[in-house]
Amino acid sequence: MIYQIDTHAGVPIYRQIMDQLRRQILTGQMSEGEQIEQVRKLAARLKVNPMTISKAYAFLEQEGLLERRRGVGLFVASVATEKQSDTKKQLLDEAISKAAAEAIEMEVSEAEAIQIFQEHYRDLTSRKKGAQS
Amino acid sequence: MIYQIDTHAGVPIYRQIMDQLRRQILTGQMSEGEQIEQVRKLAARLKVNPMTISKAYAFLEQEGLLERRRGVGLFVASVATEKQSDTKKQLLDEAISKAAAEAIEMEVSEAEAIQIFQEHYRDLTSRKKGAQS
Amino acid sequence: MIYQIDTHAGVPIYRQIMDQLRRQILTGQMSEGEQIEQVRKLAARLKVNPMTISKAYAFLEQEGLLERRRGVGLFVASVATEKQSDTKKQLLDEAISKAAAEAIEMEVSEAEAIQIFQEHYRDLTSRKKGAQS
Amino acid sequence: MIYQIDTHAGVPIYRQIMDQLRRQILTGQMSEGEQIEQVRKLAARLKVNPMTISKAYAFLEQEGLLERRRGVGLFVASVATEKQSDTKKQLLDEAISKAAAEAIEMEVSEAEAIQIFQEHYRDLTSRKKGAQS
DNA sequence: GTGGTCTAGACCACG
DNA sequence: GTGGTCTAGACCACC
Repeated sequence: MIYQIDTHAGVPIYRQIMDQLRRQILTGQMSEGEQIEQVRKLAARLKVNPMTISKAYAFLEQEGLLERRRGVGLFVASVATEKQSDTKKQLLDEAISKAAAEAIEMEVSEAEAIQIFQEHYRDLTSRKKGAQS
Repeated sequence: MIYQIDTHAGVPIYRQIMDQLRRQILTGQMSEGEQIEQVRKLAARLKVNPMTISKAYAFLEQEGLLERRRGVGLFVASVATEKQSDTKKQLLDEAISKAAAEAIEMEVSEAEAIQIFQEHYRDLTSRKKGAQS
Repeated sequence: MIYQIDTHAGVPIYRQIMDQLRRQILTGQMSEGEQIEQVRKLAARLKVNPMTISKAYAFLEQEGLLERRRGVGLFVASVATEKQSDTKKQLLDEAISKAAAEAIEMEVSEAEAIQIFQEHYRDLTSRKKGAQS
Repeated sequence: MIYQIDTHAGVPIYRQIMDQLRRQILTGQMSEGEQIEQVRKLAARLKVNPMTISKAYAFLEQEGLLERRRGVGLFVASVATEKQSDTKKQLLDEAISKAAAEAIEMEVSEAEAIQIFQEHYRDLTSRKKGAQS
C-alpha cells in the first residue's frame, strides 16, 4: 500500500496513516484477514519511528478494524467487512451533499453545477486512464 | 454573526472562527468596511479565551481580509470585495471536484453520480424554501 | 484519586491506570465535567513517564469517557454519565454470577454459598468501617 | 479435554491453556496419573504453535501439577490430588469474596446482594439440569 | 500553562 | 520472528 505522508501538514503522522489505512479497509481495497504491513518495515519505508506506526495500528485495533494475532502480526479484522458497503456509499454521499450545498449557497443553478461536475469527472477519469497506460 | 464552535472537534477554535468569518467575508455576506465584533465581546459570547479570538483576527488581517484601524477596531478590508467572485467559484469547484473524485474511486458512473447530485440539490432546495416560508 | 500501580504485574502501567480510572468514572465516583489529574502531575506522582499517562488518557478519550479541552486539560466526558448506572449493575452482576457458577461447579449448596458470602460481606464491611474511623 | 481458546483476548494462549488444564486437575476432573494430551496433537487440534503448548505444560510441571516421564509423556502428578480439596474451596472463596467486595463498593445491601446471588444460582442450576436432560 | 507528537534505544512477551 | 512497553528528552500547538 502507498502512503502519502506530509510531515509538515500539522496533522500528526500516525493520524495520516490511520486515515489512509482506514479508508483502504473500509472501501474494500484490503480484504478481510489480509495481513497488514509490519510495523518495523513500514517504519523503515516511511522513515519514521516504529512507535509512530504502532500507535496508528493500536488505535485502529481499538476501532475494531485491525486484529492482532500475537507473535504473528496484524490483520484486517473480520468485522471490518460489515462496515464496508455502508462506508463506501456514505463517503460519496457526504461529498456530493457538500457539493450540492455549496452550489445552492453560491446560487449556481442545478444545470450549471452538473456541468461543472461532468467536467471534473471526465477530467479525472482521463487522467486516471493516462496514469494507467 | 453566528458562530458554530465545536470544542471537541479536532480543529482548533481559532481556526474554526477564521474559517467561518473568512467565508462570510468572501461570499459577500459581510460588506466592505463593516466593523467586526470586538475581541472581548466575541470572546465573552463564545466563552473562549480572548487570545483565541485575537489570534483568528490577526491571521485574517495577515491574509488581507481585515483591516485594523488603531483605536477604533477591526473592519472588513476594502480589498476583500475583489476576491469575492473568485472565491465563490473556487469553493464550489473544490467541493465538486472532491465529489467527482469520490465517485470515481467508488466506481460510481457519471450518470449515477449526477443523479445522486440532483437528489441532494433538490432536497436541499426544497428544505431551504420550506425554512423561508 | 489513588492509583495502585504494580510495575511487575505483567499488565502494562497505562492499562492499570485506564482500568482504575474507567472504573472510577463509570461507577460515578467522578462527576461529569470534573477535571482529571494533569498528565505531568500524575506522572510525577506515580514516578512514571508522562507519555505513559498520556497514553492511558488518550485511549479513554477514544472510548468517549474523557474529553479534551484544548490548552486547558482533560475532563470527565458528559456522555460518561449515561453509561454509569448500567455499568454499576453490570459489574456487580458479573461478579455474583461468576461466584454462583463456581459454587455450582464445586457442588456447594445454595445455603452454604450464601453463608460464605455473608461472612465475606461482613468481614469486608467491618474492615472498611475500621479504616474510616 | 475441550479447550476454549480465544485468540483475540488479551490473555496469552499458553496461559489460557494453563488455566483451563490446571482447573481440570485441581477440581478432580482429571485423575492422578492420567496421561496428558501430547504437545503436537494438542497443537494441531487447537491450531496453535507447538511451542505454545509446550510452554503451558512446562509451567504446570514447574507448579508440580504435571510429571514428565521421559520417553513416555506427561502425566497428572500424584501430588496433585492433595491440593484438590483446598483448591476447590479457594477458587470458590475468591469468587465470592470478589462478589461481596463489588456489592459493598456499589452500596448494595447484604440482603439485596444475596437475593441477586440466589437468582443467579437458581437460574444456572435450572439451565444445567435442562442441558442434562 | 495545558496536552500532543516524535525520536532513539532498551527491554519484554508471545509464538 | 512478531508487536508492545517504557524511558528521557526535545519540540510543537493551543489557550
